[in-house]
This record gives sequence, structure tokens and C-alpha cells, in this order.
Amino acid sequence: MNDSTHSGLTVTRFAPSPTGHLHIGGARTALFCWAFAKRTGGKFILRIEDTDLARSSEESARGIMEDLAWLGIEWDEGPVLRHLGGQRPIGGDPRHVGPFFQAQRLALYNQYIESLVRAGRAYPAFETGDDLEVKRKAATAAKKTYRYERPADVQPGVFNEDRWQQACRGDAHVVRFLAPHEQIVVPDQVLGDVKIAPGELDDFVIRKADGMPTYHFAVVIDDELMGVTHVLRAQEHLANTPRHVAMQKALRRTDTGAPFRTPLYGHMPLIFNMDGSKMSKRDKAKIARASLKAAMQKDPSLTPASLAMTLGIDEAALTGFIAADNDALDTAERIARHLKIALPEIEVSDFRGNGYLPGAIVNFLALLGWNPGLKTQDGKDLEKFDAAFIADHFDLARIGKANAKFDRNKLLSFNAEAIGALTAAEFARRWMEWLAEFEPEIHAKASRLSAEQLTILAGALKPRAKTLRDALRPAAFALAGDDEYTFDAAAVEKNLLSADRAGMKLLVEFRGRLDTVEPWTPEAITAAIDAFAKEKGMPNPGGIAQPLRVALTGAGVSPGLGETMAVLGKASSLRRIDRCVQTHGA
RNA sequence: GGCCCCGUCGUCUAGCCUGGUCCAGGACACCACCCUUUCACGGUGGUGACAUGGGUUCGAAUCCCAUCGGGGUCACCA
Repeated sequence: MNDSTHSGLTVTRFAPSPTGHLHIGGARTALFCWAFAKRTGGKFILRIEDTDLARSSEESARGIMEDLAWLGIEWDEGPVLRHLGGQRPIGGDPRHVGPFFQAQRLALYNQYIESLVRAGRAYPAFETGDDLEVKRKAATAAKKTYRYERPADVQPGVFNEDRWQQACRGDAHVVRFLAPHEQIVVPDQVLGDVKIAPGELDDFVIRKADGMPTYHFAVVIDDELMGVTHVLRAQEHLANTPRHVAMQKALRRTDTGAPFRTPLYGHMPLIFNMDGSKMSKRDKAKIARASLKAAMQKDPSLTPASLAMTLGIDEAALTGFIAADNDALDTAERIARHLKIALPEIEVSDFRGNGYLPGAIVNFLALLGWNPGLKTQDGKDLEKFDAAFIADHFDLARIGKANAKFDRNKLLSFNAEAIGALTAAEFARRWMEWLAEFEPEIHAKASRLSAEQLTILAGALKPRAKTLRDALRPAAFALAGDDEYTFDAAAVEKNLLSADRAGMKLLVEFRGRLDTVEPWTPEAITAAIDAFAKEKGMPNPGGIAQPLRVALTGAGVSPGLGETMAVLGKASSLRRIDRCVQTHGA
């Protein structure tokens, strides 16, 4: 630890626990911490809170870092993330305040635990979790507030050597903080000072029986030692904060002897689903379960046993899942794949997999609980901006206090606009990248298109796709082989066969014209269609356009015919028309 | 239940701190119309909110109080 932790530099941190993917709400927290550091010329730290040994994993930590990097939220200090592509690594430890995994900081925590115990501000306690559980339940049953009862031999400010010795001998114990009997004030830049009356805090655990510090303790130690000046986090942490403040007042640094400082807090509004429930990965299990139950009701031949077989999972596990005994993500995902249903996006990786652009997510997230308070030139609220803008304008004073609901429609609209703003070539590049990662089979098919075809296709896809995944549907015609796509019976009947095969006759006639279209561009093709329609005295080109569309794509719906045929190429276009004529008779 | 936080259109919000320019503005969604070769895109217009009740004031979305409503938290999880 060095003096830089005491400089005027603002330091923020995002401190996820590596127990899963990065939640979309966590991404917002990270974004705000990042933005505040950037705005104030400070540092943004990533710290991994892996003190829950049972649930933490390294893969999870890595995944969280990759999701952050994908969003463009890069940490100045923290674990080093090296991209495969050889871009510069993110993270590092220029101030020497690491390591950034809490499990690697045990010695530090223990040192502070002991200092607290010796100062009579903490003490070992020997009750088991079960003992306390009984008391807690009794209190709840009696409609009383449960508070841990401080043992009679524990006195504030007095080192309890007996207990310490007993603990050092190896008796199972936890260490509890000796809560002060005084008012605690949490300095909050969003909510204003939040005051807690004396006696509201009880003696909470700061070191678990397994020797790991609790979240509350580790946070306080690390924030001080890493020089964190501003703690921005979700409001669910507000009720815990008095504990942190109380500890900060009791602690002194073992290196300099200086008292711990209380950082400024900013508790941000929570994000919920539209129905007011928490956004949780359990939502995925809920949807999968409901869909599966509906499917089983519709088709009584589906049994847990047969389903377990087709899904490739254990029958007991599936039965448990259906009964809501477990919310196994893997089961939910298999069910979704089998039933072809979409699971709600909850984690950053979900949005990524479904083809959202990081810029759109960042923009949308920024607006959940914050806004720049600026107007556009025509007087509307400014709400479209990029990360650089946020880094330039972010401001704690403009964080809202009220909880927000996550409106997927609006996100979708933001994403659609972000896609629309891309050039066709840029869209093509991103789409192909996305396909390679998430739809490799389709990527292989799309790779057969020339760069020129792909760009024309991309131009046609852009306005029809709110996400990269959305583009799959309008692109289907171009990815299928000339004799692979199927004809939609209703569309064929309506556009080709009805009215004494009027559409088919026009199609055959127009087919003869196609040879002369030169060059084979969207514009020239469209001109040929228009000219033909005019010549035939049609009120609009629909009379020939629809038969053509059905012949070329099999459906009555597709991108513009000029683009469609240009993407297919002249040879394929003719082949497709011929196949249609053969299939349905001239 | 205790403690704490919050409350403007269905949703995200501007306005609130520094009362009057607000019979409350924007965006998404929705509806209608226009454009149109289908589906989209785009354009124009529209429906739609100050939770309720008391104060204070010449005047309140804005200040105060109460009520109601929503949320968070009360772990050897973070």
C-alpha cells in the first residue's frame, strides 16, 4: 500500500462475486462506476469477491470480465484480461493495491480481524448456525425482531482474552463485530444522508467459521486499502451500509495507523421486470417450466421419462425441475431449445447471444436510473449517446431515486436504431462475426456469398432486424439452396394460381424479360419490374411482384425484389423461377 | 413485523432543489393516416400521468404533514 491511496484521486470499484454470468443490473452498476471514474479523471477498479468458496468459480470470474470488456467497460486496475485477438490487456496493478481476488487477501483480513479483537471491537463467538437458527425462528414466531444477543462476558472496548485463546486453540467459531450503540450516518450522494438510530445494529459476523471474511468485512478492508473514494452500487445494499460505516469508524490502518475513511456512497435504484418481479436467472426456469407444462398438456404422449430421453437429462432431475424443486439452468436451456421457445435475457451473455449491440445496451442501461438532462436541437430529450458521452457527462446528482422496470421493447428499439445506423458493410461484418460465434452452421452458408452479395443482403436485412438474430428470418431465402426452400401453399394459391393462374402467366412472361436485364443490380431489376407493370397497365407493380416473390423465396414476404434478386444472382433467380413453374405447372 | 428507501403517461423519464413561462415536454409501446411491390424502414397525427387527502401561499407537479401504495433489508450469500 502506498500514499497514492490517500491522494485526491477518485477511485470507484465494481465488485462482483463470481457465481455466475454478469447480470444486466450488475452491468449497469459497472457502467456507472466506470463512468464516474472517467468523468472525474479517476480510476475504476474491478475486484472479484470470491469469499463464498462454495459458489465461486474461476470460469465465472473470467466470463464476467469478458462480458464487461465486450460492453466496452474497461477497468484501470484489477485482474488482467488478455483477449485472444491480441488486443492490449485490460487491468493491472499500477498502484500496488492488489491482489484483486479476495480469496488471495486472507492474511490481510486476518490481521485486521485480530486488531479489532484486541481493541475490544470484535470477539469470537461459539454458537453454531443451528443454535441461532432456532432463536431466529422463535423471534419470528413471536413477531419480534431478531437480534443477536451479545454474550454477557463481552464488553465494548475490552479485549476478551479467554475467547481469543479458545478460538486460537481451534474451537469452531465465528468472529463478530461489536456494534456501537450510536447513531450511524451513511453519506449518500443519491439519497442524501441516511441515518440509523442507535441500537439498530447487532453484532454481525465478520469472519465465517471457514476462516473467510464475510462480504461486509472484506469490502470495508479492501475499499480502504484500495483507496476507494466512491461506492456506487444498487439500493439493495443500502441497509447493509451502516454496518460498513460502523466498522470504518472502528478500524485503523495497520500500516500507517490512520483511521479508515468513510467513502461517499451512491445507492442506485433497482431494476425489475415489467411485472415488478426481480430480474433473476430463475426467470428462465420459470418460462421453460411453464412452456413444458403447456406442451405436456397439449400432447399427453409426452411423459417425464420420454422427455428426459429426448432432452438428454436425468429423469429425476427433470421431474424435480417440473415440480419447481430446482431451477437448473441447463435443463431450462435444453427445454427451450427443444420447444424452440425464447428464454428471457437476464445476463449480458444472453443479450450478446441474441444479437444485441454493446453500444445499444450501454445506452439503454445508462438511461435506467440516470439521464443527462440535455435536449436535442429540436427540443427533445437527449437519450441517444455512446459510452464516451456518458464518460463525459455522468453525474451523481442526476441519478434517480425511484426503481425502474426493464422495458425490453425500448431496448429493442434502441438496438434497432443502432443497427440502422450501421453501414451495410459494417452490418455485414458484425453479422458474420455474430453468426460465426452463435450460429456456425448458418455462418457456413452465408460464407458462400460474395462480398458484394453479402453487402446487398445486409442492406436489405438492416431495416428488418431489431437484433442480429432477427436478421436470420429475412435472410433465409438467400441461405437456402435454389431447390431447398419450400413453397408456402397459401402464398402460391393467392399469387400464382388464383384467378385462372393469372400470376403464373405473368411470371412466365416476365421470366423471358429477365435475360435482358443488365447490369444485374437492385436498381435495374426494380426498373424492369416497374416497366413490365406499366406496360401491362397494372395500377401498381404488385401484380408481377408477388408472383415473383413467391417463386424466388417460396413466401409472400421478403425483402425488396431488386435486392432479393441481386443477392441471388441472375442464374439462381432464373433457376428458382423455373423450378416454381415446373413445380406448379405453367 | 422492525428499520430504511421511493411514488409524474402502460414503461423509461424531463420538470421538483431555486413555487407562476406546465390545463405537464420527450422517448418506447399502442392507435390512425401517409409512403409502398409483400414484410419492414420512414413520415405525420393521436390516446395517455403529477397516488390520495390536508396544509403553506395570491399561486404547488414543485415546499410541509398525513394516508395509501411499491420496494429493499433484517444470513457463518454477496
